[in-house]
Amino acid sequence: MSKASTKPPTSAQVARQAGVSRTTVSFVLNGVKDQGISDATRAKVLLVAQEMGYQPNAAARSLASGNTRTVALVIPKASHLYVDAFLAQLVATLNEECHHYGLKLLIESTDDEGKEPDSFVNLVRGRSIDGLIVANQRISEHLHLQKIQEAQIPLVFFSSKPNQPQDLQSVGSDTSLSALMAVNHLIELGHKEIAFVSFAQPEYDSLNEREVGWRQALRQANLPVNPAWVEYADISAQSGYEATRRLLARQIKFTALFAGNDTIAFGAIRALSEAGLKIPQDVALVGFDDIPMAPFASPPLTTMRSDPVGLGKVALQKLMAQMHLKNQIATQTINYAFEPKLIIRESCGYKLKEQR
Amino acid sequence: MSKASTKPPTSAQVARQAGVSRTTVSFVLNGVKDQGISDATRAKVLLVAQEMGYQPNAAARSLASGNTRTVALVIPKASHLYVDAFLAQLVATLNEECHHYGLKLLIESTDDEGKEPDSFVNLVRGRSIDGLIVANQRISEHLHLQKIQEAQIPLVFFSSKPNQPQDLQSVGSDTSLSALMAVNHLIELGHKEIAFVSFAQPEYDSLNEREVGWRQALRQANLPVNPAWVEYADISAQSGYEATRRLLARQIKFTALFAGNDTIAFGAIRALSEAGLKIPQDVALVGFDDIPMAPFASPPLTTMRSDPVGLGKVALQKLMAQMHLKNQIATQTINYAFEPKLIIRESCGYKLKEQR
DNA sequence: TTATTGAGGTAACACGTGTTAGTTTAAAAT
DNA sequence: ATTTTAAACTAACACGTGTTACCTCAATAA
Repeated sequence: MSKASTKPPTSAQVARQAGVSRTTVSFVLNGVKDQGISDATRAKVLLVAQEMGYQPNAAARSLASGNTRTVALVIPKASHLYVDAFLAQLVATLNEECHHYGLKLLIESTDDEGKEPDSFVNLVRGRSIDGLIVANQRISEHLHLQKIQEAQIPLVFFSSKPNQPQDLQSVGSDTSLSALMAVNHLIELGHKEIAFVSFAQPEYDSLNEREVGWRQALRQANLPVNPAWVEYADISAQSGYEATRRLLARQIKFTALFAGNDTIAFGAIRALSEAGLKIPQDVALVGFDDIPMAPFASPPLTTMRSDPVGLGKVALQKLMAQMHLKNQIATQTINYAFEPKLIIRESCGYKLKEQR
Repeated sequence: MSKASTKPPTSAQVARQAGVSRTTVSFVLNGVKDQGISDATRAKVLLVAQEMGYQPNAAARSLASGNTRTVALVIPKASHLYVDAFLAQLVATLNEECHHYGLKLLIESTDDEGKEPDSFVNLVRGRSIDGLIVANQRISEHLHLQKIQEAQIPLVFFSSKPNQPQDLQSVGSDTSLSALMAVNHLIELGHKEIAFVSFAQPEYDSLNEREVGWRQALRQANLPVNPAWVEYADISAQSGYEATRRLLARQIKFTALFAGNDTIAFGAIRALSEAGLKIPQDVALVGFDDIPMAPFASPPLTTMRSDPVGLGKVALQKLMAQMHLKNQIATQTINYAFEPKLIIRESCGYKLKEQR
């Protein structure tokens, strides 16, 4: 109570207080076995540590042990966090999961103002992190990934192609298949002119797969693929609105619209409404991701469910397997089999049709 | 090229390569002045460090210097990140700002499954962080905050009351005033029965202020305050939907609704629509926060703009002032004067009235 | 009595950087 | 010729923990 700045206790102080050596404290706290520590001593040390509010100095521990118990998630842009609900869900899940395993999570963005795109490489170099998860990579960043892989740094990246469970390098479900299913649903409802608004510029990797799926669906149904039916937005609802307006400005007929994700769909809804078009009567709409807000669109959005929670969990499991952590849990059961699933609400017009 | 796992270079290796001492390397890289280092040597060291891809070991640096260049943001629950766009914007802003100043950001939640509510205190004890920013605190957590303040740890928390610029402990604008302005707008449009759906249970601190503002506005206009006009939701749009349904189930007349935030408003819109009520003709609606999605509600949402970006930046500035960092920038100009502003769109009915 | 075992202690080094104290060398100023 | 100064150097400690090697002491087993 005398000093103003009370420095936290060290393991040496805990040792003295408990009447044991610092070595013993270290063994007890790290659960090292086969060192012949009696239950009484173990209990005593734990008790004293608790009483003193001892918390090992993270830096010292990291320096001595060589690992940081910290993981980074690399995303393209921090601001995507509040326009892309899928990403927000992923971040929240990873944050929760990391905490659950005693890991810390850093979020690194590659495209923020004044940042070099390889800034996350410095985290690796500076031994700030033990591994990283890369989401929504752009094609231009593949080089960096390759460098990291070559440096033997634990790495998991999101892929838009289906992965084998034993593949520790990537996670993902079959995006193009999902997109195909979404568009097929529209085709089954009788639509023949189906437009597509992508959620990002073509430089992003995983979007191509959605466009591919859209194209495949039309091809398989022997429907024409009109290049004028495609527009590119830029993540936000606002950009989805603008992209849809560009689409409408072309005066090309389409009776259905496949939105690259749900956020874009919200923008599209407004653009269509302003143009006096009714959803789904004049234009049927299907989104992608099933974000929490999707049921609250007007009309409620039919959308392909994606699984940020499941993907995030598996990504971390795979990363931990590469990190061969000590307190690792059940890495042998890494398996991800997400069934793409269409959530039918009202924007596609299916329920309208059913009622008749 | 021989070894598989190439360890990153140390400052000693850089020193050897540059033909100088390790001390000199340290001085150059940390920009220590008055040590008499010639420009030539300085340039040489920087060049060699760059060539070797040298990045100081974060743990060693932290251990030696005593600071971590890491900051934590404490939020109630990780999952709020994808239902509360205000929070998402705050996180994104802080993340970006932290990177800009060479800081790392950890996100700590207090209410996730199986977590002790004081887990963030351990970060402080373990010297994992240099300071923390607390958002959306609950009343029950004030004790922890007090402990931290007493321990002289740099701390900034979000307050719902207006703050003086020189107050380094908290940031915030006048929430109750903002709420009052929002409700006043409805009163000016002629509404006398105005319901309120809060965005969270009363245990949260900053929400009371919104309720207070709502009540004040009604009082000032000599309008009755019916307790049956209040419902409590739980952050998500879904909970806003359910709360609004509970409100409607009471069969008590109200012609306008003030939603505790925009996400809740999305839920309310659906509940009202399902009840056959038109917005704004039957029920006028005003939200809070002006999230990016607000313009894409149906109808577009009239809402009080809040300022997560500004708040986040100021919070970090105040925190950095407390941390007295070396490469600190312009701490003397910390000043936050955010004008509460009503963004009038269509859900309040103002534009409808104007047209007539 | 003598080996063995369990339970612990002591001492020491390693991890990589910040930082201080004292020293050296060459060039410049007096 | 001597002093001063700039620009380095070396040596050393500190930071707190993980980890290993070796020693001690009592109790037990052979």
